[in-house]
Amino acid sequence: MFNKRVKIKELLTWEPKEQEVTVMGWVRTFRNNQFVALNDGSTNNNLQVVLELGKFDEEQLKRITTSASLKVSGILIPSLGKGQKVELKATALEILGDSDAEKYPLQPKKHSLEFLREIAHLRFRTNTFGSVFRVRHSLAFAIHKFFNEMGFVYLHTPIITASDAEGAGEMFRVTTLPMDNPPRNEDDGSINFKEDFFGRSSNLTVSGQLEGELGATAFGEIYTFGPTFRAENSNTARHLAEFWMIEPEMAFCDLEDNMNLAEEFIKYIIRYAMENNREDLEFLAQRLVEEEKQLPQDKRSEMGLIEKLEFVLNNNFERITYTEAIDILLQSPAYKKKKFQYDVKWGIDMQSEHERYLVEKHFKKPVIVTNYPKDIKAFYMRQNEDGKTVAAMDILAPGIGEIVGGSQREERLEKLEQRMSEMHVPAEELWWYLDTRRFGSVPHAGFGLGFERMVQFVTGMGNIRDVIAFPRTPKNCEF
RNA sequence: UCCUCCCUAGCUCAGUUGGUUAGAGCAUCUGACUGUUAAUCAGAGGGUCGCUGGUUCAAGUCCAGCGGGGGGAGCCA
Repeated sequence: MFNKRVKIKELLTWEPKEQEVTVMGWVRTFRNNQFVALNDGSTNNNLQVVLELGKFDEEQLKRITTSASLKVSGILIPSLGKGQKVELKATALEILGDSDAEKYPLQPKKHSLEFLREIAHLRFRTNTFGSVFRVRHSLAFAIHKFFNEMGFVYLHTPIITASDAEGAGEMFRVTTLPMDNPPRNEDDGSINFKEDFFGRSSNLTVSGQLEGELGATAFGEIYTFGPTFRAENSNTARHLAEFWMIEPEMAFCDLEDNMNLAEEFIKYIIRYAMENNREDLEFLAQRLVEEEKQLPQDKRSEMGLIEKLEFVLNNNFERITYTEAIDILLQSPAYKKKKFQYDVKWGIDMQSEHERYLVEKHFKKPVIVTNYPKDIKAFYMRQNEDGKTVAAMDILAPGIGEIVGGSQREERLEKLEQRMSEMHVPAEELWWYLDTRRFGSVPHAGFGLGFERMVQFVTGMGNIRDVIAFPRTPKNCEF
């Protein structure tokens, strides 16, 4: 009868009136041979279970160790001690699973995030990761809620793709060919992919956008939300080889609409987390304060986590063009004092230091930069009338960097084909993509939002590996 | 991939100009105590000093290579 258990999160809201209840969870600490702090993952707050002296078998009490799993029945009473409102006076105790204290790696003490990363299979049982992953869940749920309310269709774009023309990065190959002795073409000795599973070379997707556009030009509005794979050798706190991305795509939509939607979307999901995960966010805010105590004053965040999120909700994102951004950088004290490592001039792909200056020093809030030079952006972005720029927009967030990359798409067939040819994108492979421009083409736009970066922004976690359950990075595929 | 720093007990970290038996706090175990809040008090156990090689009478300490990790950069979301 496991389903009769009461979740601790709910129980803690009850008025104690000697209700008989059953709870199940994992031991966080066992104090004084009498008090069990029990956690079931529904909240960071533990339920204090009281085992009255002499009422329980000594041998059984010895088995109550950190992370042992318990089933406890008892009556809910007002706590006799300080520190909690209610407690459960146990009448029956069952140990569901023992936990060898000498071998269990988590202790009731502070652990480094690096250590916890090495035991990612157990780190959900800590307060920090409990909070992070409950918030992550809420953000994911809010994303579906938002788009559903907006009338978008959730489109599952493929994970495996034969097109390597998207140019979004290095790809993981998908194959069933034997690696030690693949079939080869007789003429040049190259691998014969005609014998591979799909009869052609195939990879894991780096973006669902191109397929997303196919959906948008039928349903009007679609979004994707799925895993994305990049085989880049990136070793940073904001890159993963496997990450989740949200990619809405809207027909009858220009760059302005696109920006409006992105801003509204981001605020919506943050607001949802603020309303539904207040305790977790407060815990994470406190965690951040503690972590930053080790930093020198000038390296600490100016705003607390909650403050920062409220600030984002209550203020419009700054909107500037790329050209204006470059002007701001050129006028900046940092530039004049030669503080930038990389030079600034129109046409450059802005470096992190430039983006950080704009977002963290100059505007101190999220910034949407639009109309980038066409030479530093993808082939599918709509060419502006000036002949130099494209209708792109990136949203830069304080502390995270680029959180959204999007654009109005080039809907004019000739312009698109011309750009593909200039950038050596094989048009024949993307015949299906070009068909949307051949048959009822419409102005449309969309963007991609890195889910983990969003989770980082909301939780204040500094390393992207700590906001995904089992991070995949170069040289790391454990669990 | 580049730059830089780090790797000593289960965890977090000391370890002096190279020198005898490598330490502390927490955790664990044993005992005491029993309305505790990361309980407290007393005691005990616990180490291939990341790996391989080198220099030296002597290496945790110096040198080289390799592996793993952190921070920064590039690529990007």
